[in-house]
Parts: sequence; C-alpha cells; structure tokens
Amino acid sequence: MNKREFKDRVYGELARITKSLANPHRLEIIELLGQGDFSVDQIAEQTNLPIANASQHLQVLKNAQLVDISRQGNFIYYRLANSNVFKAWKALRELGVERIVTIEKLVKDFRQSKFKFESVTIEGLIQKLESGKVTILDVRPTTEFNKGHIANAISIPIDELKERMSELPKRGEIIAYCRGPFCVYADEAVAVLNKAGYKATRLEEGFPDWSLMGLPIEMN
Amino acid sequence: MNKREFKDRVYGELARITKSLANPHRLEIIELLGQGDFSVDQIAEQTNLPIANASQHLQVLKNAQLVDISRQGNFIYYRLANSNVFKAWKALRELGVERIVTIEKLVKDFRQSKFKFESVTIEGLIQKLESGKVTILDVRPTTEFNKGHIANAISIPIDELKERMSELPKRGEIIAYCRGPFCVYADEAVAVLNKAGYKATRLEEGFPDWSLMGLPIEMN
DNA sequence: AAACTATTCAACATATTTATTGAATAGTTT
DNA sequence: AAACTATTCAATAAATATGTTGAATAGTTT
Repeated sequence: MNKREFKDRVYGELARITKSLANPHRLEIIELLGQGDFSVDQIAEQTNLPIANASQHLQVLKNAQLVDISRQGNFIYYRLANSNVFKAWKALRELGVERIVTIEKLVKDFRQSKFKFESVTIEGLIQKLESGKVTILDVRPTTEFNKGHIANAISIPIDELKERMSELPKRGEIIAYCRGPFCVYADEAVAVLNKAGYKATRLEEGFPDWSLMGLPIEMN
Repeated sequence: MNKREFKDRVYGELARITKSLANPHRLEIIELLGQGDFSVDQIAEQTNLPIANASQHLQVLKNAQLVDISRQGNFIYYRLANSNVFKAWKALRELGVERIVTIEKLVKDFRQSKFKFESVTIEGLIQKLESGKVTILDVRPTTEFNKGHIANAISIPIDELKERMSELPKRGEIIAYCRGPFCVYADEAVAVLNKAGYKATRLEEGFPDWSLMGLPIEMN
C-alpha cells in the first residue's frame, strides 16, 4: 500500500462515519440519545418520523458503529456507543451555531417571538451556584431525569409544571434546563414560571453537556 | 413557526454543514488547511485531485462558510474560517480512530509494515520536555514551518533530511512531527534517523493539534 | 490593450441518499 | 404452538452528490 492509497482509505473511512451523521434526522436522534437509551418507537415519536424511516436511520448509525442496541421485552433500545459520539455532535453543533448565522438567528428569533428572556450558560450557572440561592429545575420527562440529571435538580416534567409549581421555592432564582440548546421545554418552563411571578432563566445547554464536563450528576 | 418547524430548520442547517464535511477529499483539505493557507493549485497537488475537482470541493466548503479566501497576485488562497472548523474535524477524527477499528488498524499496519516503531502523544512529549534532553524536529515543508510551528522546533523538510542530518544533536532523543496523525513525513523521518543511529520517535498528532491546546508556538 | 494564468463554471453521466409503502422477520407473550 | 408486536427489510421513485471534460471568467502582468 502506498502513501496515496493509505490516505484514500483513512479519509474514506472518516468520510463514511461523517456521512452517517450528515442528515437532519440522524443528528436529532444523536441529540436525543444523549439523554439515555430509547426504543425505536420512542425515537420515532420524539422525532416525528414514521417508524420504518426511523429504523432505517438507526441502521445507518449502527453500521457506522455510533450506536449500540440491547433488547428488553419486545423493545429494542438504542444508545450512543460512547461519549466520543456526543463529543463529535457537540463540536458540529458549536461549529454550526458559531459559523452559520442562520442557526443563531433561528434560535434567537424563535425564543424571542414566543418567550422573550435571557439564558445562562453552564459557566454562568456554576458562578450562580457558588454565590447565591439557585434552584435547578429539570423539566424533561421523568424517565430521562431518572437516567441521569444535574446534582440536586428538582424534577417537574414540563407537562406537569403548571399544577406542581408550588413545589418550587418562591425566593431565589430558578434555572430550568432540558435536553440541549435546541430543546424548547426549558423555554416553555421559563415562560410559565415568569408569568407566575418566579424569577426563572433557562440553561443554554442540556444535561449531556453538563455531564460531559465532568460536573456533578445523580441518577436514580 | 411551531416547535417541529423550528427543529427541522435547525437540524437541517446543521446537517448541511455536516454534509459539507462528509467527503474524503474535503476532510483531507480541511486537515491540510489546518497547517495554514494554500492556493487551489497547491491544494490540488497535495491531495492528488484535478484542479477543477479541487476547486469544486473548495466551493462546497466556502458555501458552508467553513473556509475563507484571499487573493495574492494570480493566486487565491484558502484558509479555515476559524478554529472551530479544525475542532470539529478533530472530534470526527478522534471518533473515527476510536470507533472504527478499520482506521486504527490501517494506521498501525501501514506504519508497522514500512517502519516499525512507537509514537508519542502530545501529553507524552510534554513530560519528556520537562524531564530530559529532547530535540523537536519539524519535517514539513519550510513554508508550513514558517506559518507556525512548535516552539523551539528545528526545521528540516523531509526531502532534505538525509543531507542535513548532521545538524541534529547525536545525544538525546529526537521527536519528529508533521501535519497530523495521518501524515507520513514524520514516519519517514524516524525511519531515516533510526537507521543512522539516532534515537527518534514520531509525535502522534500534528502542529494544529498542539496549537489548539494553547501550547507554545512560534512563527516566522 | 493584449496575452496570460489561476480559478471557476456548465453540462453531462453515474452513483449515492432519502422517503414511502407494504411485506417479512424475530422474538415475546399467551 | 399460535397470536402478537416491535422492528427490519425490500423495492421503488425522486432528489442529491460526485467526477470529468472543456469552455468561460476575472484578475494580473507585460
């Protein structure tokens, strides 16, 4: 094998793995799987895809060895093969948000049109935690909270927030978070809370980002 | 715009940028541009592509806003738009090397069949630098060395190494580096040096990786 | 202004990717 | 063993990506 042949094969393999990521639905699936494992059913529902279609995209990811599966009862659960997969997605996401003005604008416009408020980054949250009264609120579905969440976070799924709001302390600031920067649950939560007189802000990133940084997490 | 529409557009844009990376030639171009700026001519030559073909791939990268251009005389020089581009490539590269057994095997086999020696990572090099007599050798073409190199490195392009070997100290260890983990110049250098009685090892990563870590660099 | 040069464009053929549909499969539960 | 269920497969049509060729362009140098 000569030099050129070697390079062609290496870059060919790397392009193959990159191609397996290069599809909107598959990126959304990767982001979802950052929360933990999901059945094909659940993935199809969360991403608004026909089941056969979701299954095909999952095959692509499986062939690229980016996801693993395990069976439980009738269901097959998919999960990210390891943290490098999420790291690559995160790098692409950050590249996109920083490079493509359209994306930043989309996110900003969408949030401001419906809600109208600021957000705080993980770094900002850490500072707030050191110096003030902060309640961390996880508004993802309970199953995802149970698979892993920010240490000391309170779980109130977005669907139940209106009824259960009283469980939250009235004084101090509430930081709501969900799956990631493109997840809207936290935005909705902040809107509801602010309207009810709480001081609430959304966390820019999601649980997987927090976890990847080696910050304290809990499971149960 | 509803939630689904918002997501479709965001993930659509992110997939667009990912697709622009998802091609073997374009990945190779990104890696090359990690060394600095190059003309279409030079890029085509380095990647063994017909010029028109290289130009087309560069258009794709430019449309995705991953590269910028500037004109100097008759030539148009392309460069990475910013460090996030290299970061994304690095994340994909590491995902590939770790996930796809084929790649690791390819690299290992190729090196061992032609050469037969160990390599050291950036972390390892830092340790060696603290505790011993180490000469860092940059075997890339002089133009690339001048655009930026590891602090205190000596420049001897691979083509000139055999004649200029005497410029290197006989005692202590020599660490040779080049463009990146898939660049073969450093392998060739180590082979030549070891044969001539030097104690030489290759650096696993390349100059851009070193630079990205914020480690000391020089230009001139 | 003419000649030159590096780069880009346009047009085509081929290969790959994607969504959709309905049928097949593999495993589980009854 | 039969019925059931979640998932996968297969086949098709449409859309997109890629390499190749030769011509066009935009800028520079003479």
